[in-house]
Amino acid sequence: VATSRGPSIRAIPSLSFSGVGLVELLSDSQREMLRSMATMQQFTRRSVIFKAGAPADAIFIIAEGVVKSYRDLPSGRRRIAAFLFARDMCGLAKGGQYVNTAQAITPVSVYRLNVSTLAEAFRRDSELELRFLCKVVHELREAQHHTIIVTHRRATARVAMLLHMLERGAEQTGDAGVPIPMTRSDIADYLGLSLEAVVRASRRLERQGILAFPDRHHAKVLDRQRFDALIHSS
Amino acid sequence: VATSRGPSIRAIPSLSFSGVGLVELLSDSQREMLRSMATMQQFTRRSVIFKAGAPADAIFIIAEGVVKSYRDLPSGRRRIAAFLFARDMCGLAKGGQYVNTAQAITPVSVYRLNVSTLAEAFRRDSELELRFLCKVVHELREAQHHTIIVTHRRATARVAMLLHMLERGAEQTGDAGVPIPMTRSDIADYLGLSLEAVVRASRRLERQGILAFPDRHHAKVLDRQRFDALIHSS
DNA sequence: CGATGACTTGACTTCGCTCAAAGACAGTGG
DNA sequence: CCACTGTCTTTGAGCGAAGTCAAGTCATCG
Repeated sequence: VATSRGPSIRAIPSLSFSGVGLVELLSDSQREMLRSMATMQQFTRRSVIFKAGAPADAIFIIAEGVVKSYRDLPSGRRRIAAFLFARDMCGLAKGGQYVNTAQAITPVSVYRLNVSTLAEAFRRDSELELRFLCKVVHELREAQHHTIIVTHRRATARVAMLLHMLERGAEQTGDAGVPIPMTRSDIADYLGLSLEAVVRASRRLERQGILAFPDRHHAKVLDRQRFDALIHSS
Repeated sequence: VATSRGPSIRAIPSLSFSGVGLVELLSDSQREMLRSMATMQQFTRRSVIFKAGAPADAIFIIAEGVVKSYRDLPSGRRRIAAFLFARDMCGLAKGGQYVNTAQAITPVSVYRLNVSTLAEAFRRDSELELRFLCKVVHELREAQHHTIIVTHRRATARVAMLLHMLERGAEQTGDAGVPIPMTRSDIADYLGLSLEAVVRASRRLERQGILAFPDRHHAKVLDRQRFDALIHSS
């Protein structure tokens, strides 16, 4: 598979005027170089990749699996900042510490890159650095989009937007529809809703014939028109 | 003043273990170099610096003044992604187009940096590129924080958090308290509230003796204890 | 097959939104 | 200097949607 050639990161470039879709940012030789610098790690479902507050000595590139990046607030609430998939990066730091906790939702394998080694590589290859800059800019746009999603009042619209994200990120859509790897509770923490509100919104979308949930971990779009209307109703 | 030495950008570094506060990212020689590459521009209150969707041929570093970066949604609602101050950067792009509109809230002066010129400079000076990477990472953290703010249910807490941001960013606090350069409506668009909710929350904070609003564009913290409690109640 | 975690549903409360109207402020031109 | 005018702000009343609490049901795994 693609991962055998080394770490891969994907983003929509800020500048390139040709093609606005997701593209591979790294050249084959850059991936080869990064692979030689990286160590691979495996994580089982639910295991923590790094904890908020721990010394941030590495960044991670996901080779396989799904990860949630979250912060637990003093109130006991949990806010999920992002769901991360293969070819995404994680390990956002501030003053030498991770700001979020990263936890595996499915079995996960990652490339672990030591930050000082990476900084050294940037010094030698400014083109490589530009690719990472591009990826971070991409994540910044995603974070702004996340803010727009959670400021939407209607729970149905928020749920639809999440499913839209999953649909776009999915490698392939099976006959059962889009896979939903995370729990309803995770979705609630991501969308800034209560668990019950997520359930009720899902049911409403189903009742309205816009979506079907064949099982808890799959969703299928039945009425594309109204689905898109919800997403762009922001 | 500081601006006479050329553009300046400020951020909390991701990695440096010493000092977690905002620091100047650019060396004097880097600022000098950027100044030679940049053109200065002035904008009056309310004028648009760039429009969402326009070709993104430059990024901007704010020398003086306050800017709002926003997106108008199909519903007619406006979402402000960020308020930007002196030493902040703007000009986030996707596929060669600006994703947000930037508009001056006060009289503003900016350094305009052509992106291809800047990319060229990155190729020659990978250390400079690292500083910009650091700034973008900083903005990413800010965007995540913004998401946390807007997912808080209580309007009073959201307003308190905005005032906290203004307080931290303020150059100096006058005797009237923290300056609030933007309108209530801007605050509402940033916090994901209605204009009325912002007003009512402000009044409630005033009635509870936590804050005072000597005039519409200043706020003073009266009860620091309860103010901090609100902010960390997330 | 029992236990644990995930999900679903209902009843009630709360908070912010909408609509509507009035009050304060700043810049402009007489 | 002051009235004028549009913008910005404040306040009120009623409604609706999500939150909370509580009581289940489903499924997954030992």
